[in-house]
Amino acid sequence: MHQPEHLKSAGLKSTLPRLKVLDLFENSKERHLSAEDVYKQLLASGEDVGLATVYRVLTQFEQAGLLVRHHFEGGKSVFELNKGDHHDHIVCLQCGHVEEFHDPAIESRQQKVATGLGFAIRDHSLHIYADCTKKKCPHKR
Amino acid sequence: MHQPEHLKSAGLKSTLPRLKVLDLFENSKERHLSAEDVYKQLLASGEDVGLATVYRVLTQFEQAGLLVRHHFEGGKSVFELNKGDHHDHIVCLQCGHVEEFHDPAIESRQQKVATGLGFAIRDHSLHIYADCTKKKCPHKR
DNA sequence: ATGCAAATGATAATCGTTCTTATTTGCATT
DNA sequence: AATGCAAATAAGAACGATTATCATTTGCAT
Ligand SMILES: [Mn+2]
Ligand SMILES: [Mn+2]
Ligand SMILES: [Zn+2]
Ligand SMILES: [Zn+2]
Repeated sequence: MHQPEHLKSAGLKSTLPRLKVLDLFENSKERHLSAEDVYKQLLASGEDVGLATVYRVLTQFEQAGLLVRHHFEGGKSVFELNKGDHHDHIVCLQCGHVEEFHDPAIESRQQKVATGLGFAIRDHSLHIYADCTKKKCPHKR
Repeated sequence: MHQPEHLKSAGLKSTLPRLKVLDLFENSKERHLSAEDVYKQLLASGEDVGLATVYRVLTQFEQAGLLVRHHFEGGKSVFELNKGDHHDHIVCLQCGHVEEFHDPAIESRQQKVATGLGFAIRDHSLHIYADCTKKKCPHKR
């Protein structure tokens, strides 16, 4: 299991549900998880946390900077560990797999555009929805 | 009021609620409207349509290509008339005003990135959330 | 004017998420 | 190690946006 210090240093007291959730993100196969994903995976591995707690903990982790929240299509929020970097996402329409990318040219053009319109960027989201061109979509879920 | 032909040519039978909704989009001050916006504006102008009908009609118009749907932060869908072009959005965090822009450099970089990763783009969304830099945010709601 | 498939509107149901509250837990202090 | 208490949890109710149900109405071809 995870070390309590990780949470303490984030200003959160080290509780069992929080450690379990953090652990899941560190060890999960998928980087991007919804509240429901987290809840079900914890149940599946025998750990039982309340769904409300999962929602609360995810929001707290987001505020503490441990997780980043994304709003892909489909309505539900998905979270991932905050690696400190910024990246955008390309979502495979066949299997839902999420690929990450970072393009400095895109980022700097955004700055140009926003500045030109008299805005100071606070945040942005770029989501590309696409089909995998490989013969068989390699990202089976 | 609007001409029934606009709907007929879109493969939709010309009904009163549909004409009212289409009319609202053609004449509304705001380009980007949520279902609730449409419902309330219709009620306010004396026209009474059921909320369920508004939702149904918006989805039908989207499928018919008359409207485009966007998912900004805040959960609810917003719609705008399909001008045939593609553009991205910058949302003012103070007042919620939505500004549109199109940057060919950004668009072509997206293609490059997606192709490089083995994807064929079907759709994308780029939302910039920003503060207006003018002394007083000019977009009062 | 008639008939009927299609559309509407009132309401119930659903989904993701947040709120409420009684109970439990982490942890600092004895 | 036992105590006390603020903070966190779990269960379920409540919520807001959206969709489904279904009896009634309407567009429109005959
Ligand atoms: Mn990511
Ligand atoms: Mn627009
Ligand atoms: Zn980016
Ligand atoms: Zn674009």
